[in-house]
Amino acid sequence: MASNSSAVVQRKGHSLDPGGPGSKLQMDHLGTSERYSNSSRIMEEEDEEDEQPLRIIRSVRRGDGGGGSTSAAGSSRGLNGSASSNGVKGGSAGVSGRKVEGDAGADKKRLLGELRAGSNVGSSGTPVTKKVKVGAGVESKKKEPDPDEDDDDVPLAQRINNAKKTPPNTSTASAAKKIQDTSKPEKADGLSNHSSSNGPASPPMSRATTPKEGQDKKTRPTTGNSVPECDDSDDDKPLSHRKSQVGSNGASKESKTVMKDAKDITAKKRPAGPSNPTSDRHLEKKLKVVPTGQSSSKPPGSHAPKSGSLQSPKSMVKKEVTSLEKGTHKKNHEGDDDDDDVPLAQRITSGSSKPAVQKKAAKVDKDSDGEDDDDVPLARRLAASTPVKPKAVTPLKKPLSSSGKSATKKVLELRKKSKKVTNVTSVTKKTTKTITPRKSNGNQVISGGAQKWTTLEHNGVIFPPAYQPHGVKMLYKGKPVDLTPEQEEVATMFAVMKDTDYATKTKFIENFWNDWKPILGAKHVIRDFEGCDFTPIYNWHMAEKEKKKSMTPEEKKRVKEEKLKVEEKYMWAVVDGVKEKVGNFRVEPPGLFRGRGEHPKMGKLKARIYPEHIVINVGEDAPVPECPMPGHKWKEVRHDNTVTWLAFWNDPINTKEFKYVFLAASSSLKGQSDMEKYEKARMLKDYIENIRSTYTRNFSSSDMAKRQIAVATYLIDRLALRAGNEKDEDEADTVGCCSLKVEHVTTVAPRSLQFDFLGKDSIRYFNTVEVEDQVYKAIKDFKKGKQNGQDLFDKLDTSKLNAHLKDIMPGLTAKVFRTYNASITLDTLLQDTVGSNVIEKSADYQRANKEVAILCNHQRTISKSHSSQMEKLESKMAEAKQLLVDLKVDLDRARKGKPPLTDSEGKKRGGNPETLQKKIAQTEQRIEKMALDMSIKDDLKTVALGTSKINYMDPRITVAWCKRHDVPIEKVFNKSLLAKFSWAMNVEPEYRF
DNA sequence: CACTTCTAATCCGCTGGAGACAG
DNA sequence: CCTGTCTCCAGCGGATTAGAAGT
Repeated sequence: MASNSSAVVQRKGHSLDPGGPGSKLQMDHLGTSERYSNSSRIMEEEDEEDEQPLRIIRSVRRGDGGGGSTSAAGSSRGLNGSASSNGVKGGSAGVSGRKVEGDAGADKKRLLGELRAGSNVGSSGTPVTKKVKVGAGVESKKKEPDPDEDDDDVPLAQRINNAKKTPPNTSTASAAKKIQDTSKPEKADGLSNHSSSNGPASPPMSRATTPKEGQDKKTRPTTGNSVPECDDSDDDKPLSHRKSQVGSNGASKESKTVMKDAKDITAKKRPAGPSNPTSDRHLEKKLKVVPTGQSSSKPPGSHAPKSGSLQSPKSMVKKEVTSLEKGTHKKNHEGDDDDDDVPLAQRITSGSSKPAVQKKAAKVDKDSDGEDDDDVPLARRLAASTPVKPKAVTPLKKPLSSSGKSATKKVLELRKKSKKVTNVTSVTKKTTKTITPRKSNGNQVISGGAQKWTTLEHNGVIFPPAYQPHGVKMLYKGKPVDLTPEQEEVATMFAVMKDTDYATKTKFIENFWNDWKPILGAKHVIRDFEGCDFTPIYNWHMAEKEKKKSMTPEEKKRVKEEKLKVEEKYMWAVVDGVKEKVGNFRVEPPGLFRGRGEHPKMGKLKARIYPEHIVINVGEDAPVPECPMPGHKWKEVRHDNTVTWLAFWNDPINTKEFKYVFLAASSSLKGQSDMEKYEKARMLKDYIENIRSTYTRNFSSSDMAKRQIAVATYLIDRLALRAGNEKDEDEADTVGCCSLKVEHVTTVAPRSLQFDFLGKDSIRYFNTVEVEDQVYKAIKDFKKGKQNGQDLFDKLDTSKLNAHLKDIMPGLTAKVFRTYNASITLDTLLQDTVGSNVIEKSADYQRANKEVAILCNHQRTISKSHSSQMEKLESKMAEAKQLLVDLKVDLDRARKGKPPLTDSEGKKRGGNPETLQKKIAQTEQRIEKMALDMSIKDDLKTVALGTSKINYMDPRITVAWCKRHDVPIEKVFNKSLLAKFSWAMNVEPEYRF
């Protein structure tokens, strides 16, 4: 039993290291209890009552089916190869810029979102790069047959910038420029109105153009208006291109302008756009303006479930807990997962549910001033503005923090009590980390501390099953070969990957052969790789797969249940008395290493891991997990409560690295660090102006190191680049800001920079951005006298950069800028929500989410079936439209008493006017929905929204937005996200990042 | 070292079309 | 014969997992 409260960890004030374990911020303002609602709930009673106070709204959708059981076959990837992946990720080429500007008339169609709108259709062609993922592993694949893929090459990054881009007005030369800042829409108004229906239907936005994707060209049977097309131009391009490129062809600009209303939208939004890091300023303005109704400063606790009422402690506890944890609560019991029927959304929404009306207020403001700023280069603006710290900005926070505390304490206490209730072991809840208040002046006290938990119990890890020889003989020079099980196992690993790109890569084959050869032994019949034919094994594998697939549902279910039964005990850990889900409790199965991109180690044998390789971390008083493999034992058992891992082993591929077993994302330990991450990013808000003015000042510093830091910081801030650590020879050749090489950045007169490099995971970052003159000049200087292959920032590395950043703000590192810019962008863009119903609002959200994804360069490959799917939709749309026309004719005739016409198949149509009218309405609705679906689909074909949602956008922004707009949270967060972000569910509707 | 971030692969429920059948 | 309803099933896409790659 232990220490209850003590569990709390304190952290010292040291600086936080970003990644570092110890770093934690304090979360002052969070509303207390709410914080950790997550995970764990011990099972005990989960009363359904939890319903908590709030729930009101209707629940939404179907029950997420959710697979409660997580398990799933974990087939080792190694074995199932399948999938042909294609490499191409990016979108098509074309350049487009997003056009800004809006015509007044625009309706709010924004549905489609600015994205589409923004995109310019007309842009003229542009560079087309082909594989997006260049170096990536994929690359070699010859182009996929699939048409879609090929084209899109334009990187995400580009698109981003466009957002800002050129002003409508400027026709001229500006066009030539690429990107940025310049533009701003003039008219704000157009936008604001929204028609009721909006969006969806309005396909009007015609996308005039033809689809860019090369292949697509397939006939699009139907109508022209399918919304989707227009954007294509943009969309096809790699994200990065989208925004920035605007100007690439001057002509296009203008034309674009004309395009759809979307522009307006864009315009509006634009200011906030990802590309403008400065958006926060707007924010500030807005904040001031704000709110009608609810005062922003509600005490944190206010939303909390009415625990206030007096009740027996126990009951109180329960309530608090439940309401907070709600979603997850029940989960603990395995079975329960599914049950959380209570939609979080309800709870959430209910709390606040006020119509969102207010939103717009701010808008105007924004448009007018905000926009202006945009034209001004960021730096300049900054410079102009006072260098002073903007603390004022965050009015909301402060109040919260103070009040929040006490509440928090309460909660904590409650929790402790609750613990007792549950008899789960002793322990206390860890929840209690202490929270230090943030000082009002912006200096925050950073709490830190090493202790992460007080008690920790778990069952260790589960190992993949031993290899089962199949006995299928591969061929060597046409003849069947006998292999020992060990040899066969490795051969099978390779055989199974036949239809992946890896199978054709020289490096992969070479590494595989080098690792397999010794297993075969010097005297083996197989002397070389060339004579090997793995087809028989491959066929066997495919047959097995087929067999598995064709099992009856009952069999599948049985298998699944059996697996679950075996794994169940490994799925949970008890941390400070609370049952928490474990993240990956399965040891990675042996296989061939699948490095991304042109990884030098791809194809190497990833050996099987045994207990002797594994170090277990468990509470001192807890039982040591039993070693599941008879006759083996753990390498070591530790009791280190300063770390959160439950186990780790050395990565067999990169022996210097480790693989860890952590708690799941929904655990409170993770939730807490997640929150701290966002709090740190929010803290940056108070320093950002100062930082910007500082680096702007140093653009022309005579000290080269200083200059490089200034420029690098600028790039990280503006473009959300990653830090760019140094990498070893045996790692993929990818870069980030600090590791950019001379050839990765090209200066484009008069003052633009073109970035083209492979970033994390070998995802291409291709973007052209207009920068301040000083930056442009500085980059030229940095390149001077250097050859390709040399570091652009030779006086800089990530540790120097981060050290510098830490001097400015405690705990600040390069990656914080990504979180900050992503969240502030989302927050700002969401202020422009104009949708009139849930569907439209969700579309608005997606649009904002998309901007963030573009900013972060989160790409995804266009699905192979994308174009055919779009065609199908289009033809359906055409059919529906024709039907509409026919129905109207019929209605007309019916009213005049004329007999109905016959349809194309000779059948009589018709009916009475009422029926017809009803059908017409239905059809119209269907068309609207289709148009919206199509546009969204097309819009998102190259953008992955998930990553930013999971890692970069403060969930409280989303939750608050849902509350303000009465959108059920389930519309934007799936079950996993709801669990992961349970700590954010109780924010007040007025929360601003 | 420890932990976060990311894309690809895989899983799995939902949607909607086809066919059978009833009214 | 026509229309509506229900079941079955394939395909689509969102949800999850895996595990690589960053910080």
